[in-house]
Amino acid sequence: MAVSQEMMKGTVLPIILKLLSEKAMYGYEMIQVVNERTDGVLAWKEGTLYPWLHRLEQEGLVQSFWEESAGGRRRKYYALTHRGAAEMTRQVAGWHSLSRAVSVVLAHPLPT
Amino acid sequence: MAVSQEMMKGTVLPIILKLLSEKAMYGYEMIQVVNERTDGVLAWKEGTLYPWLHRLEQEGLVQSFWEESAGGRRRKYYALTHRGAAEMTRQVAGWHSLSRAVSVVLAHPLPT
DNA sequence: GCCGATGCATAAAAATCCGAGGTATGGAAG
DNA sequence: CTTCCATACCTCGGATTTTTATGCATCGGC
Repeated sequence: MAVSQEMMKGTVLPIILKLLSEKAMYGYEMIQVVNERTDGVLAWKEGTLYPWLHRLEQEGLVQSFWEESAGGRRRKYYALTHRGAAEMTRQVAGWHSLSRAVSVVLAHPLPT
Repeated sequence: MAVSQEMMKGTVLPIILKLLSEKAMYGYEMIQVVNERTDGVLAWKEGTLYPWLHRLEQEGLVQSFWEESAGGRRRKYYALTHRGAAEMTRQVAGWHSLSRAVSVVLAHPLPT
């Protein structure tokens, strides 16, 4: 199995890791960024993202810390750990592999 | 939501429809074809494919018919219906949309 | 003072996948 | 002729995921 089931099921994991590799972010922010960058094609729900973040933290791929925003709201930032960075590389490579594979199948010419 | 949840979760549906748009195929054959075309990146299990085919037939997107192979084995062929062909177009477009969106996010340059 | 946006979180319900198992035939190997 | 592998179909149950819905709290604008 070149591509894990995780990879198959969603694009969530590689994207979370990629975003956090750019800079530390908080959950709400990630949802907005994804929405903006993909013009709404990917519209994450909170109920999807937060459980992922908690799991990733438990697995040691990300670390969290609280911070106070200018307005006074509490924000829980997440940052990649060393292991998380390594996993990010694997996941992104996995996505490209899957993407290529699917594209090949879908682009296959019709007979005659 | 530009992309259905179905689309997010897997690449199975667009691929099934695309394959059947090329020609009528039977389940076992589809598994082999996908495996070959993707060099094993996508390795479908029977437990995944057959339930999908049954569901698609129930929904009227595909039609099945039995045929005897030269060797004498029974094969259940599946073919796209008119509605299935329309859905195929939508699904393939959806995949491209998702693929592009994810690629944009994953390719985003790091800050300075 | 109230409402919408921000911001975190979880619980219940629905959906999905995979592993494992079951049936049956034909052909090759022994 | 018997055994085993590849072909070919199918389904069940557990494990995992996602969504829907909801709850709580704060801030800023009207």
